[in-house]
Amino acid sequence: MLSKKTKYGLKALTYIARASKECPVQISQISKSEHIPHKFLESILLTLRKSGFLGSKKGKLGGYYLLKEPKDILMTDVLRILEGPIAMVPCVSLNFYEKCDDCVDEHACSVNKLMIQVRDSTLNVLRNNTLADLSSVEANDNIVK
Amino acid sequence: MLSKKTKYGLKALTYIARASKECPVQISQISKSEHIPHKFLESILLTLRKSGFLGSKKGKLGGYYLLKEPKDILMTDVLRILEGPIAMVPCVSLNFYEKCDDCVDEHACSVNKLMIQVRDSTLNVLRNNTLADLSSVEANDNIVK
DNA sequence: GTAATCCCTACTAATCCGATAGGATTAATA
DNA sequence: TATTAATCCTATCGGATTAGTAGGGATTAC
Repeated sequence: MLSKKTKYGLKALTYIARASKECPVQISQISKSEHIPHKFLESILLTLRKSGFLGSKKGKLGGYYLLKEPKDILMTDVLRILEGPIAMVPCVSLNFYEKCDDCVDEHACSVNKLMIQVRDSTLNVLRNNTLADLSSVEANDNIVK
Repeated sequence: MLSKKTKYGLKALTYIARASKECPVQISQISKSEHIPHKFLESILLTLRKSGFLGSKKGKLGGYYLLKEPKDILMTDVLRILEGPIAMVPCVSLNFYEKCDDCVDEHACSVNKLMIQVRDSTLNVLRNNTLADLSSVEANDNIVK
């Protein structure tokens, strides 16, 4: 399950990407428009800033803005920051690897075998989606039947 | 993240599939071999039985056995019972659909758009894996480099 | 009858998640 | 300079979920 944190974070990034580049976007603006609790969103944008996706401007007329072009913001990177590992089990995670305590031989494990496939197919999708893809409006039409 | 319940459940099913078909497999046998807490495994096998994957025999020399051929046990079905929805957000779930409370228009939602793709690629993997694939020993070799 | 096994319900400790509180800091502007 | 509006930061909290345990009941081979 995707956490609300990640979901809100993605929505916020999309919102910022769509907004004019002239002035920074405020938390309260996103919060109202996307129906995200203000304080919660605040903490999410803080992590996104600390991990280098967003820049911020303090004080009156302050807000957040993208530090990179939307097309250069990969979903793999965003998801790893907000949600953590993409793999469903630590023993197949590329960035957050951990050995199972119950497994003797990882390569003989049936769960491992299956979850490697799931991981790879998920990675394939996430690597081929950037913030630009998320924030483009028309691209959704070929999915809706 | 895959829950331990699901992980243990998959391992147990694999174990049973690999075991001889003559006599039922006991909880304690699986528990020892796979390093799964006995009582926890008991509750997992109970759900697998109640959902029609396993049959059981009570009393001495009792245990669990598969009700179908391994090749007819799809990972999609097992995962949905043990883990719940395969989709990462309820609003793109086929079997556990729920509307988001924060989304006004689902089809305009960037998260929705992305998660449909993730769901489909995951489903594609899970639909193409049966218990027979998990329990075959040699098939892993082409993955390990 | 006894031992081994599954069946069932309830409980618990720990962790995580979603959200909030409250103030500190910074900057525009009147 | 005072005011206002924004981000920054740390701490906290209740509820839900997870992982696992307890304890006894029912069933069956021997």
